[in-house]
Amino acid sequence: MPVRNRDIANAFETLADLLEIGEANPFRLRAYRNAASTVRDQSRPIRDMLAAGEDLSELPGIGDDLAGQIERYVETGHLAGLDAATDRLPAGLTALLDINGIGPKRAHALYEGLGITSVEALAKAARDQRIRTLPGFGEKTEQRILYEIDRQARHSPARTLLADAEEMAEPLLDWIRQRSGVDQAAIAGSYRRRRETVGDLDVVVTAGDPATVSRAVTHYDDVAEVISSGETRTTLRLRGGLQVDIRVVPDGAYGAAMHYFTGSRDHNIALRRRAQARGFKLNEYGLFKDEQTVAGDTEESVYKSLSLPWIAPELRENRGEIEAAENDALPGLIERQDIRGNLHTHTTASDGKADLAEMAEAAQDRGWGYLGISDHSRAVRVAHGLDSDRLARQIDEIDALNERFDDLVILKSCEVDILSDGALDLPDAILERLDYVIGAIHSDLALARRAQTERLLEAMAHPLMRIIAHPTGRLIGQRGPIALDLDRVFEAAIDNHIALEINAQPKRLDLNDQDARAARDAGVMLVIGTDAHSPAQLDFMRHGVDQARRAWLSASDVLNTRPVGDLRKLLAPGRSAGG
DNA sequence: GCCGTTTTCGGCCCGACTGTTTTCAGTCG
Repeated sequence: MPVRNRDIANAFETLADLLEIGEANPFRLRAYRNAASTVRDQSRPIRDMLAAGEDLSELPGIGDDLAGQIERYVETGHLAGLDAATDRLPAGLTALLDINGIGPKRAHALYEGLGITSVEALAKAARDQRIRTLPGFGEKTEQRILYEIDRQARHSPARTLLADAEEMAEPLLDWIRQRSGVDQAAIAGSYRRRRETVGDLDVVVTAGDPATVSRAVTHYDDVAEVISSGETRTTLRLRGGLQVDIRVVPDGAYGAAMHYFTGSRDHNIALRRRAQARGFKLNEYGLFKDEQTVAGDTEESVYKSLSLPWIAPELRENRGEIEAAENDALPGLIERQDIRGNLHTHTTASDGKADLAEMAEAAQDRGWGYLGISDHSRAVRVAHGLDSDRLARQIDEIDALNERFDDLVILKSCEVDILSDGALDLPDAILERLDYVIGAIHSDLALARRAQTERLLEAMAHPLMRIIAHPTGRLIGQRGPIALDLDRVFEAAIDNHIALEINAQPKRLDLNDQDARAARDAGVMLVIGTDAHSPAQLDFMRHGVDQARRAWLSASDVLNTRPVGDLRKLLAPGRSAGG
């Protein structure tokens, strides 16, 4: 098994954890963690970069030493430092760090004092009341450990889909805004950065009397548990299991607090360093110079004082946005109102919940100029996929329906299955009657990388192919991506004038942010498709736009921001390469 | 172990809450 980027990142993170338990130089392990984060963030496999002769020490946070370590790891499958560390401390100790309330110091004490090397041994020691015998540990800590182990066993620590988190977050936010004494309230964190999943909710509140408001929020009726509650910070767990951190700051600190709690952590660290280099101190209360407040009431004021333009939350991942801001090279990000239509939807003809007319009216209600109907083809039997005859009838129905609309064009398409050998599931004779063809893989997801890539490239070579839907097939938290050589897929997309989809279903968001960004950088056109199976799902478009923004895309990078006339030209069959 | 708008050496982000303490360490975000 070739070494993947996440193998490298995981190895460095485990090494950092072990060194921290072993009380090594904290700055050295931070360097390992930074390197892990850099490796994890690379859109291309490190092994390919090495094969191409690239110098890893040019990556941020990776110097000559770590570059050498990574190279040897890719060659041998062993990280020498990790082997040495596990000789001194059992690797299982790192599992203790996953328990809330246990950090490196306590893990070390539990190991040294009681020989504990696993969560099971920890639970037994707690039940036997041995933990309270250790210095620095008391009865409450012992009980908390048992509670956290039990909670961890019952609830998977999985992150919550952004769309699911919204259903809990928005009512909570409305409720907080109605509390007396509350001035402003907003949700920050990965929710505001529009990550596809969130670990918890970070709510920023401003109030003249923070302490009163901070205590008041514990009375929200969806609260399952008050984890902590102080003068300015309250941590809750909602009944759905989602953790919520509520920070209450004085009015003038709103911008600084929003910036601080929006993160990401890496973006904040980079910005605080920038502040420090200019003689400032940056925290959640503001930007300070010698105790004097320089900025903080708005985010813009914070960035401006650091000689930067405001950076959109979706970009704040320390993936080059600060350098881009410095060089006045931030992208003009796509907005929801740039979207002029939707090219991937289903009707009752296959597995949708509404018929053609209902979907068309819903599209018109949303102000779109065009709607592409793309039901499944026959291979997807569970979805009642269309054969040639049924698709031919739908084409006639769409022609008739188009007479009824002045401001909306209904486009004829089909989400055609890409069979195992790369052939399409319907004959050319019927596909030629469509406005455009969408290809998608729904079967044989486990093919090896080379075979899967060849299969997709074969389908992309079909002259009628225009869009590849949900290219990697992943389902967030459920199923990983199919194995593909994306660089070759990008090349084929450019050569054959094919757009790659950002599927806007909250569970898919496929391509993901980093792959979509790499696609655009390679010159590929993207398209945001809702894959809607009902009128309500047309509103998933906003999730697709959010993901596109995280991918640094502008409106011009996205096919369905074009007016219908331009779109038809781009989708026209028989477009030749370079045309 | 990395890195440079003060530095090739000497720094490395910063504050809140809890529990076990008698003044603060550990953890978390």
